[in-house]
Amino acid sequence: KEYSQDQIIFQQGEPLNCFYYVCDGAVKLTRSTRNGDEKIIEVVCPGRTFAEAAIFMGVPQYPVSVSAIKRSTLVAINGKEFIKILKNDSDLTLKMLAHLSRRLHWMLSELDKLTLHNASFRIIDYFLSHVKNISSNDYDLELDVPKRDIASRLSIKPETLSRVLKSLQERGLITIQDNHIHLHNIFMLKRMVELEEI
Amino acid sequence: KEYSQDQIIFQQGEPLNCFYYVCDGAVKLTRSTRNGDEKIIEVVCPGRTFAEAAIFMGVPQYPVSVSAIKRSTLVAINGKEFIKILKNDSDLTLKMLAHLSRRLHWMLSELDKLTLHNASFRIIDYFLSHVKNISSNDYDLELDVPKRDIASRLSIKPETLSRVLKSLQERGLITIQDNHIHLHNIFMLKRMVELEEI
DNA sequence: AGCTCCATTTGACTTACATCAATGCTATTT
DNA sequence: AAATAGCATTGATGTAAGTCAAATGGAGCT
Repeated sequence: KEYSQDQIIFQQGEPLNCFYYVCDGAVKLTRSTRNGDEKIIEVVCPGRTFAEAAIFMGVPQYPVSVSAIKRSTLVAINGKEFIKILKNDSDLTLKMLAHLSRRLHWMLSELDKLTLHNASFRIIDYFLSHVKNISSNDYDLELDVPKRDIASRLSIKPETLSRVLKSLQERGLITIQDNHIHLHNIFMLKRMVELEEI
Repeated sequence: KEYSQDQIIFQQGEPLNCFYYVCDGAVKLTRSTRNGDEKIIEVVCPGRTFAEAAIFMGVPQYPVSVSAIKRSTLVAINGKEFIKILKNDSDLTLKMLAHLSRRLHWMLSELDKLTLHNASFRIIDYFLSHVKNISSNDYDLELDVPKRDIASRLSIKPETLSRVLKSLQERGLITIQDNHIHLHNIFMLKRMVELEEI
C-alpha cells in the first residue's frame, strides 16, 4: 500500500486487522489525550514492523494512531492469516517472541530515560543513537524528521529543544545548520551521557 | 524459593537463566542510574511472572533489578528448558506471545501516563486501578506497599505524594489513615481522570 | 518507659521546563 | 511579487514538582 505524506494509516481505537511492514518512507506512532495533546511514541523506519503486538493481544482496537511522515510504502499483513501460519511454524513463533521481547526491552529503556534523565540527556542520547560510524570521533547527522516531531518523541516542547540545541552549540559540542547537525566530539558526548554530567 | 523482605532476587546486569512466578508475597522491579537514582518499574503480585521477556530476547543480562518487598515465595523457571518445551507446544508459544503483547500494551499506557499526565492524575489513576468492586461508589483501599515505593512507581517524590494526598483529602475526595485510604466518590474521581480536570 | 531508627509530613525555597507572545524564516500559493 | 501558512527561534513570565531541612510520629528494641 502507498501512503502520501501525513496520510493516516489507522487511528487509536479503530478495529484491528493488520499489522504493517515499512518498505520505504517512515511512519510515526502517536498516542493522544482527549484534550488534543499528543506524543510521538516512535518513528518507524524501513525494514521494521508496527502494530504486531496489538494483533497477538487479541484486543479488537489499535492502541496507537499511525500516520506517514513522508511518502511511504507499506505491506499490510493480515493478523488472523499470520497467526495461522505461526501455528505450524514454531521456529517463526519463537522468533516473534524474541522480537516482542526486544521491543519490550526498548520500551523499558524509553521509560527510564523519561523518568530518570533530563531533556538535555535525552536529546544527546537521541543524537548518539543515530550515529552509525563507530570509528570516528565526529559525525554528520541529517534530521529527516521535523524538529517539532523530534521534540514530541523526546517528550519536550519545541521551544525547549531549540534552547538546548543552542546551548550545546554555544558549548562547542555541536554545530547546527537547519536540519544538518554536526557532532564534534562523540567521545565527550558519550561520556556526558554515561556520567550524566550535562 | 523463599525470599525474606528486601532480599535481592537478582540485579540489573547479572547473567540471566531463569524467569520467575510469584506464588506469594510481592516483588519490585527497579531500574537505576549510576548516581543511585532508582525508579520502581512495577510491583509484581502473586499469580504473575517477571523477567520472562528477558529470557526470549537472547540477551545475557537481566535488564532490571528485582527484590522482595515482603516475605515471598517464587518459582524459578529455567529459560532454556522452558524454550525447549515451547518448541513442541505451539499453542503455549502463542499464549506467551499474547502475554508479552499485553505487557507491551501496558508499558505503552505507562509511557503515556508519564508524559501526558501530571502527578495528581497518576495518583488518582493508581488508586482507581486498585478498585475491585465496580458497583459501589466508594471503596476502602489498603496500601500494602510503603508510600515511598508508590511514589517511585509513579515517578514522583514522596514529598509530592504526601502533598497531593493532603490536597485530595482537603477537597473531600479521600480520607487517609496511615495505609488505609477511603475513596469517597469513585464516579467523580473517574470523571476527573477522564476529563483531566484535576 | 525511654531510645533509636525510619518513614512520612510540613514548610521554605529552587529549578527545569512549560507557556505565552512576538518575530523571523522558508516554502507554497495566488 | 505579494500574500499566506507553518515551523523555528527568542524573550518574558509562570508553575508543577523537586530539593533541602526540620519536625512529627510509629514500630521495634533494651
